[in-house]
Amino acid sequence: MTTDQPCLVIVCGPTAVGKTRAAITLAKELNCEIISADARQFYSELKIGTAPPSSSELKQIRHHLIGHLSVKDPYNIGIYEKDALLILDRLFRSSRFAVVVGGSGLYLHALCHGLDLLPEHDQQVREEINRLFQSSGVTALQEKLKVLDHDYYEKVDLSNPARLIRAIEVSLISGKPYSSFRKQAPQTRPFRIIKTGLDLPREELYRRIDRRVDEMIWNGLLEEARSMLPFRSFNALNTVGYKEFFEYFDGKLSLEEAIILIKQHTRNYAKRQLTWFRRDNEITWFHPEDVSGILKLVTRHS
RNA sequence: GGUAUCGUGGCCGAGUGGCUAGGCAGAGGUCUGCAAAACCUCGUACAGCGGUUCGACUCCGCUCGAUACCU
Repeated sequence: MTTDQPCLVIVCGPTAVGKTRAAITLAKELNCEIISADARQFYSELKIGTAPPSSSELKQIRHHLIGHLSVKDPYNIGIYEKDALLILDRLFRSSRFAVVVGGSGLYLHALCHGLDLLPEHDQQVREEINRLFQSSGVTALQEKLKVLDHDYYEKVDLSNPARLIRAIEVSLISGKPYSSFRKQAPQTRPFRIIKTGLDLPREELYRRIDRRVDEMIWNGLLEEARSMLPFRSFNALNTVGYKEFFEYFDGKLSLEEAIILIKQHTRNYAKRQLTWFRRDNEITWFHPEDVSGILKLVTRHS
């Protein structure tokens, strides 16, 4: 199968599986650059706890959308979609290939298939709904949604405040039910997409996670977290490896407990990532060392 | 050796003579602008052996184990 369209190679998988290394090897072979799809590596202050590529790795291959934000910056998936597409457009002018690597499933989805167009986020509306939730709980959200968007009310997970708040927010801002925006029609992109996923036996993955957390501690994660203390209320810091240390600083956890929890929460996260990726049957799975396998797949399809 | 207390699912932990606490871990799942987020589902375990009882995880005895104190 040949085509004159450029080709985007996705490398996804759970945290700590070895995506960064595989992506760099792959990009070298394809002689192309890398875009990150990792919603926490965007933040320049989070250098240790989010395991971004090292400075020597960054020198080997040009990376995009890593450390391009401050934890104080507002950002969301809609902006990410635009940012990434813009960069891709530029990259494809000089290369037939680009690699996107990351573990944020929703972000990869946005990049590959697009999100429905939704009204602009409005901080005031959001805060108003948050206040309602705080004062009157989920039931209040449920009732509000029932009125604003009965269709969505019927199928949404009613015990998940995050979903309810989002739906109410969109409905309120636009004056139309949230579900009326949800076309869920995949966009066509001006490039071909090859999705690959990396995985390891669960035990081995969990061992790698434990080991990597220990390395982060050696490398000064505790101090990095301490320096983020003034920003703990920002969403970017609602992140494994930081929130546990915040509790340690608060005296709610011992250092040992915090470290154990960071490991546990990272494992929980990896499992959720796998749940997300598993249902995407466009993904071809590889061992993290098997970059040549990925290359074969790419040459066969491009 | 003696005395006392205790022994609940991988871990923590409540409890009652009959009505399967709960939390964590683990597994599976949901997912459209906070996503390393948020949320859902899943475990009949009471140390062992006897006895009392219509019925014991809960009462009694013994055995084993743990802990504390005494000698």
